[in-house]
Amino acid sequence: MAELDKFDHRLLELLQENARLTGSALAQQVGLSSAACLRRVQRLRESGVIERDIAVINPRVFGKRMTVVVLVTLNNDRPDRYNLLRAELAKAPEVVQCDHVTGAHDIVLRVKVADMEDYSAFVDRVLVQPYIKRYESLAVLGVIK
Amino acid sequence: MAELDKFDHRLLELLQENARLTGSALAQQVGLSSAACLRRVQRLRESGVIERDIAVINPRVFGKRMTVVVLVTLNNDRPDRYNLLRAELAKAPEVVQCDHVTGAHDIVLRVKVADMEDYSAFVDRVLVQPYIKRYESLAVLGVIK
DNA sequence: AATGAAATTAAGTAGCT
DNA sequence: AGCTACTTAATTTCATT
Repeated sequence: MAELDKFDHRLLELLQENARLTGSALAQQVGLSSAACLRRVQRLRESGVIERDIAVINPRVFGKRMTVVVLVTLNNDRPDRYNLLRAELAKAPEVVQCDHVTGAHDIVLRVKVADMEDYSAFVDRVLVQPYIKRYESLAVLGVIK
Repeated sequence: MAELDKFDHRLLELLQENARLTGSALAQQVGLSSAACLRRVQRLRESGVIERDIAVINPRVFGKRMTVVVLVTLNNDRPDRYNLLRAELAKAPEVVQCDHVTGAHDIVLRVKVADMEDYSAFVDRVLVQPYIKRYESLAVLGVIK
């Protein structure tokens, strides 16, 4: 990954907020020509600095109105199952984020579901298994950021 | 928010993965003309179904190589401070996600920093305050999803 | 090696059936 | 909705630093 100068950093800052800014809009804000900006952005994409561009969809649209953070504790006597579980969690559509963490818990999930019934079905299908010792569900009351 | 048919749902699915798909690329995959797709996407943006488009930047670029999930417990004797804290957390650049949750903890943060020193500075600046009773830091060892 | 200006190509928008 | 014409943006070319 090549070195990034202040122009690249500014472009990334702007596109991180709004990926639909046009070349001339970028040009105004970074002080280069439209062509120069777009050339840089193209390089940033090709080199993987910009990993991808995504549309942020209002979560209610898919009826996923409920978010739950789940703290998962594993049975440390079955380390062989870890990769299998990883794959299962990554595959589950309800799981929008999944981190392996240090501390008393092993995995933190962010789960989006329609309602409690939906969440309950997710728990039964994915979380209730011998390799998972314990899980703690924290329902998200409000997204602060 | 108007009703969405299966075409809209398909468009949203596609754009959620890759917001740079062109009209004709969308047309191929949903089975409508390019113009029809783009008209629909335009409506989806205007109506707020698509909230915004963002570039996903490789986190190493800004030197933020470390992710920490923080479980925050508040002092319930100072409810007046809650809105102030919300604002502080939303403003802190290290905080990339912040949820108000049910259960033993009150807030779950997702924090991105360069290193432990950086994290320590964040803790001192933002988390060490009378209104926060306790916080538990879970360092992210690996992102599964 | 990278820029800006200009020309080319492609994409998005609007009007009409 | 589709088709077509129009408009705007992105890409490439090229001369310049």
